[in-house]
Parts: sequence; C-alpha cells; structure tokens
Amino acid sequence: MKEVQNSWPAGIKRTRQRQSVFSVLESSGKPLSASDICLKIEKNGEAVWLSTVYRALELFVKKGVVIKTNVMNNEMAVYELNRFKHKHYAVCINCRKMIAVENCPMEKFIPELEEDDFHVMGHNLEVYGFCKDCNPK
Amino acid sequence: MKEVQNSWPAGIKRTRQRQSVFSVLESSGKPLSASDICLKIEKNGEAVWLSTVYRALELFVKKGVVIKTNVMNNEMAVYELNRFKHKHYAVCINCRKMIAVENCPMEKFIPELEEDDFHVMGHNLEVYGFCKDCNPK
DNA sequence: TGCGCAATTGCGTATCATTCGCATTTAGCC
DNA sequence: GGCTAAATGCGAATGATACGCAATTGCGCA
Repeated sequence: MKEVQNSWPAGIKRTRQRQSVFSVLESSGKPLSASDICLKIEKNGEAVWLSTVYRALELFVKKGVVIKTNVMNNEMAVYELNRFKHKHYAVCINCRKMIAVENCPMEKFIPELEEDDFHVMGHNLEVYGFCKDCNPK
Repeated sequence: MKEVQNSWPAGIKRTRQRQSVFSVLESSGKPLSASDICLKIEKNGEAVWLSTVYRALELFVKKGVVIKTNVMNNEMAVYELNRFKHKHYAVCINCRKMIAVENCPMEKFIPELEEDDFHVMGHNLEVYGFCKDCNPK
C-alpha cells in the first residue's frame, strides 16, 4: 500500500516491523512514544507487537539512528529520528505539546565544566511552561 | 536516639515517618531515591513503609520543600531538599555520581523563548559524561 | 489532660512502561 | 529453493510508583 523503500540506516537488518517503526518516525514531526508508534502502525493496517517496537527502537538508539528522550518527571520515553541537528524542547505543562527550541545555550557553557575534571559527553535540556494555546493569562 | 526537632516546613503535619524522610534529606549532600531514603531510615533503626516514603515525598514536592528530578533516560526519580539555590547536575555515565553544577546557562536564554509565545515556568538541565574517577582517558 | 476525628500509615495489591524468555517465523546469503 | 542466525509474536516478569482500606496516630478542643 505504502511505498517506503527509500532510506534505510546501514548495518540494520531490514524487516517489515522495523521498516514500519522507521517510517512512522520518519514521517512524524514530533517525538513519539513506543505505544504511539505501535498505534500508528496499526492504523496503517499492519500489525506489530509492542515489545517488537521496543526492540526495534532499542536497536535504532544503539545505532544512533534514533534519539530517546524522557519528558517531564518520569512518564514515558519518546523517540525521534536523529536528524543530526542539535535541539531541545519546550514542553507545555498543560497539553504536553513539545515545541522544538532552535539554539542551545550550552555551547559556551561546556568548556567551563571540562575544567572541573568532568568530561562532558552530552546534555539534556528541557524547558517547561505554557504554550500559547494554554497560556493561563 | 537522634534529636531532630529543629526545622520543619510550615503547613505539613509532623509525623514520625515524615520527620524521618525529612531529616534523611536534610543530612544528605546529594539527591536520593525513595528506596535510598527508606534504607537510610531503616539503618537508623526506624521503620517506614516504602509507600509512606513516596507519599511523604509527594507531599513535600507539592509544598515546594523538596525537588524531584529524573536522572538519565528513565531509571528512577531522585529527591533532594529545596535549598532555593538554582542548580543542575553533571551525571557520570559510568558510576552515576551526581556533581552539582554551580551556574546556569539558561538565564540569558529564557527571554528569547518568551518571545516565541511560550511562557517559561522552569527548566531541567542535565549534563552527562565521565567524572574524574571514571574518565577513560 | 484526655477525647474525638480527620489525617496518616501499614500493608497488600494494582498499574503502567519496559524487558525477557522461548518457540515459531523470517531475511537474505549460498 | 534451503539453511541458519536473527527477529518476532506472545505472554509473563520486573521494577518503580500509585492506590485502597482498615488500623493507628497527631493534635485541636473541651
């Protein structure tokens, strides 16, 4: 039904289920949870078991193809394609919408830390507040 | 055995269990998980049920007395006393040690976001890498 | 100073995301 | 087309956290 034969990350065996997970992520503009992905695949008329989605995501993350993030205290992890563009999200406290934040305040900051004998490998930044639709004011 | 009658947050009914949770946090230099807290209390010869610890922490967080944070993709939440000093942590990928980072790169950054119709209420920042004991180099 | 009642706790069980185990199926090299 | 390692379906396990309810406790009030 759908023709998604195009891009495929190297070094990963191509199966129908992984292909489905990948193309859902590819066509999504925002990070998705494992069950979001599962639902979207089922909506396309295909079947995937949730644990298979988790396994595919785990593999993609290990290969650096997908980025896993955790939003707001606990809850569940969300996944997005690694488009190799450094970014962060502003998360709405009310509707949980995630808005990408373009530039990162960390660049100038990391060298300071390196001086304190901490070898920085990466960072997570998450801003929370109210989006314009939910702004109580 | 221990005399911890001193400080107590206003508007919270004082019970033995809550007192225990509070004083463990008070005397800890680093954030602790709910079960860490439980173990430390038991080590002091007192008994607390884990769910009671969770309930106490939940209350403290709601009252703003305690700060809840989630470290590194999923895992579990850690809690620390709110000492009203804004800070972040550098987390070691290897030994999970958390090192407080003094200054925050976000101050200048938030006004930019506000312009994009996002009303910022707060932020989480977590830097990860290798501490000096675990530095592979 | 003791009573009464609402709030809290002990304790077990439920929930929810995620992981694991294993038998069956599949991808893709020969 | 057949073979084998890898992947999947499926269910059940796990681990953090929440919840329900009866028993207990803190504490305001008489």
